[in-house]
Amino acid sequence: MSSFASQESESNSRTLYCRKEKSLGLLCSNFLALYVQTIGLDDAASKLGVERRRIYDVVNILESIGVVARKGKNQYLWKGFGEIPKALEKLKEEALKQNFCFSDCSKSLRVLDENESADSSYVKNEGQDNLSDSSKRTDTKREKSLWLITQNFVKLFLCSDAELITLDSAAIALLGDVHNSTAVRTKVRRLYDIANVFSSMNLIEKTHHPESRKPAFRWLGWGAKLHNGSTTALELNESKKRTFGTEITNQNLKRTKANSSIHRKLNQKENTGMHIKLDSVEHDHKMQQHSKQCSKGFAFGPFTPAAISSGNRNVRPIRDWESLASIYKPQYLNQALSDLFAHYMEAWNSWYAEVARKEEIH
DNA sequence: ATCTCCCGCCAATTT
DNA sequence: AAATTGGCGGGAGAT
Repeated sequence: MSSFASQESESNSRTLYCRKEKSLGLLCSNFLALYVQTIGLDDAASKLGVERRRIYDVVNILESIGVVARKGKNQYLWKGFGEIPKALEKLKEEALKQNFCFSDCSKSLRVLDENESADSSYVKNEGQDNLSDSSKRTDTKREKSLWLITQNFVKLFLCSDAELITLDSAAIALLGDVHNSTAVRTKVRRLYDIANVFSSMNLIEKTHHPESRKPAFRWLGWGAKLHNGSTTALELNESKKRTFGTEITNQNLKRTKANSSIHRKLNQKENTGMHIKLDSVEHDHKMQQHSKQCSKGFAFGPFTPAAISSGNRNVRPIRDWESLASIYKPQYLNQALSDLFAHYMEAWNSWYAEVARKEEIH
């Protein structure tokens, strides 16, 4: 990438470069590209106040969608949401190449199996398949489960005709064996994990089956534009529980039954130094009510930016977070929300806008 | 009771 | 051996 030939041979080599390449701006860009996007696992863990283990979960899922990439021990690279479309395309191709089918999932959890040749081939890797030389040390990853499950989960949506998928059906589909309750249960746990991060990115949305009361997910995809292609809204969804961005620094707040959500919030407020209005608790309340109203679709809740408050029915929440973060300064309806938004933004920023700092000696 | 899914033990992999 | 990674499933909160 960088050739410092000129350094060695003093200044007699200036015929090689043009002024433009010396631009500080360019230097800066490269510098940033080189370091700014580095995500340190420990750093992220401490900043977010979670166990390191959890970071692995998030990162693995994001990696399967191309949003981040493993850079090396303890560090990942932030590739950006822009990678998603490409990743999805690739996944779709793969899915089609394999006959990745999936037929609905109403009540009759059919997995479309009919002993076709390649069906459960990707579920379990087959150790000694080293035909000739195939893949040497490339990425014959050790059955990256979460990573694999995530991709397969996406493939289900991409190749399914059914627009609503149940985690149970997905689990069964991704599993070869349908009658292993424990296996399915574990798989479902993982799918819940994945579904949660996907939901936070609005890649999918949770709903319910028409009659089946059963919870199911709908694929939203990436890149939905609003009227006349202007990207706007960024809804800070998640009404009630587990609101993304609200629990930053939830250090040592183990799951205990003696913790009401209120206490949790107060607690957080204390050991984060960030201000979460006390009345945000009340907002949660309102949000819940509001959510109830919004029949099935997405519940914007009071977070709906003024810009689209009068939006029409099928306006999909947009998520161009990156640009929104720096360009769009939503004008929320009240102070409290603005504060929360700020908090949210900071939380998000700490995720990738972390400049290379104290780093492992090498 | 059923649905969610957090937590962290500890095995597999890397360093 | 020590440090990283990350399966896995118990069981605590939500509904």
